[in-house]
Amino acid sequence: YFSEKGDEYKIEQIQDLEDGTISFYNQGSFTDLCRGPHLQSSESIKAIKLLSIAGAYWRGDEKRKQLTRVYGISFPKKTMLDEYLVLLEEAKKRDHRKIGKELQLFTFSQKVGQGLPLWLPKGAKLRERLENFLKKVQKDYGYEPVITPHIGQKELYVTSGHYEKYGKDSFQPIKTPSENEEFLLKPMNCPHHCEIYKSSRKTFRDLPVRLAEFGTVYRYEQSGELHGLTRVRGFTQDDAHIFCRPDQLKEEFIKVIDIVLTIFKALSFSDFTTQISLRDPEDKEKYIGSDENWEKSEIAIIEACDEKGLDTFVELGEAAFYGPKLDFMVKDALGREWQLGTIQVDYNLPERFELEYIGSDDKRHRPVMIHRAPFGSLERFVAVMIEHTAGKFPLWLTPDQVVILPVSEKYVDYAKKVFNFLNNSDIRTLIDDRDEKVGKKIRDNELKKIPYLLIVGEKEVEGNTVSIRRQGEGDQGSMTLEDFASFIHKEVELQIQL
RNA sequence: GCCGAUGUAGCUCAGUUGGUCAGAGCAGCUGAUUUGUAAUCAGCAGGCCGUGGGUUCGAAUCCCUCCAUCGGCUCCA
Repeated sequence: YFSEKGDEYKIEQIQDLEDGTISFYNQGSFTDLCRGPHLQSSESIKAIKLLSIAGAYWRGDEKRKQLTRVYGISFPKKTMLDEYLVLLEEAKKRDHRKIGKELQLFTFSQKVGQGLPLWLPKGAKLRERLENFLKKVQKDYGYEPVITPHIGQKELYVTSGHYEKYGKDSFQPIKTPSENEEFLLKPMNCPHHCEIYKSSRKTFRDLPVRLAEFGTVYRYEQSGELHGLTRVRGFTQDDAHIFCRPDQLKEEFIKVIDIVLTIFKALSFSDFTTQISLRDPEDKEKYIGSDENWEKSEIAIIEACDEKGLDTFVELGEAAFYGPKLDFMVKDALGREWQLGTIQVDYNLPERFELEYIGSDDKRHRPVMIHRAPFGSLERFVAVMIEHTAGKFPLWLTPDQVVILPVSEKYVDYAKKVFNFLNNSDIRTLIDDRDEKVGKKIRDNELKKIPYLLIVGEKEVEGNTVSIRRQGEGDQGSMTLEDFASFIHKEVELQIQL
């Protein structure tokens, strides 16, 4: 049938079918090779809209021909289609690239290069607050901060195995002029941390060693893959490596899950999925390390997730080349999935770097390594955070917490007094003293997503109060200055309470 | 990297088949106004139409190169 039709693609599919049963489905005059089912009838297809077209490799293989895929959607009613299109428009408004520009958080420059984000002052401070928050959590969990350089000798990555796996496809080595040494921009922090581990002798009593660093790394991502802040060529991981005894592995893994969940909770991230990424059993050559170690680490992850009662799903073939991992996945405004937090068990690097500790038996043993990054990268985390909150960050994190709007020029002096008081109380405050009507100032500052707008005029001056307007929620009545300050402090405390 | 699309003032966008096509709104600046919970009025200023070539008497407009962005694919240590 398909030969007569001249449909070479269907023929190829049929040739690869193994089960021996081939079914056809009909829809009017349209006959298709399909496992089924098709629609019962086409009557529910009433409102149709073609959304986009895109290239797609035949059978997902980039070495094969690329076909044009047409994307469209249909609904049984026109009104439903219209609603959907409105929803789509709304989702686009939450795009972190748009909001990031509007709120002056970050930018890109053609001259600096693609995929290399530039953090603007407001974005940098927001990021700093996230870092400090995590540093505090990690301190409580026994992590020790370390700092490592942005480059490392090529040999470092030959030892780690990364050079063999990614060397030719990655940024090329930097060569020193006279000694002809070769350095690579670091694409990950683990090899550096392994060398820190090795810098002193460890005994079983020293473990676990938990080394943490906000490490900026550079990866040569394919140009077509770059996407706002979610996929970039230079980014900062909230990285840490835990070196522990095999008997500590599960406990340590569980503690890391706790950190991730703590952070997600503090940031009201409830909408995530957890994915266990295992090795593809059909294609073991893709991975390094012994079968025994792979099995041990895969079991450790699965057991840890069971013990924490995580609702996980397993993906075969999604593991890193050196070990299985547990990923926390979150969707962006348009429903695209991104990996945020990641926890990975690794038996390979300790072996390649010949890491050791002296056991209670006075013999040399090999530690196990856990790679973990609760945010994944600060870039991606901020991006997803923007899309989830539509730029309305929690009070403790948001760049500007309060803006004071004097009703007219006459009240600017009082506004300044309020400004000084709040700033001295560590509340990030602005004044909008432009020569505009209050309505205009309210509108502009609402659009800037500043959580609290304080309107001050004659009444407020008299009572030494401020009139409070909560972003998106309208007038909230008035309060004295002192009450307002402690009200803000309380809200912040509640939010970052662990 | 691949397929397709896009690139005009700080931002969002108009510019019909190449011929007063350098335009608007917002933002900015200046002035007037002194404002009470989502846009006061008027004036002014802003652009090598992404880059480099080409076609043409004439290019924002047509062709090619490169750069960047967007939607997918592939990839994601």
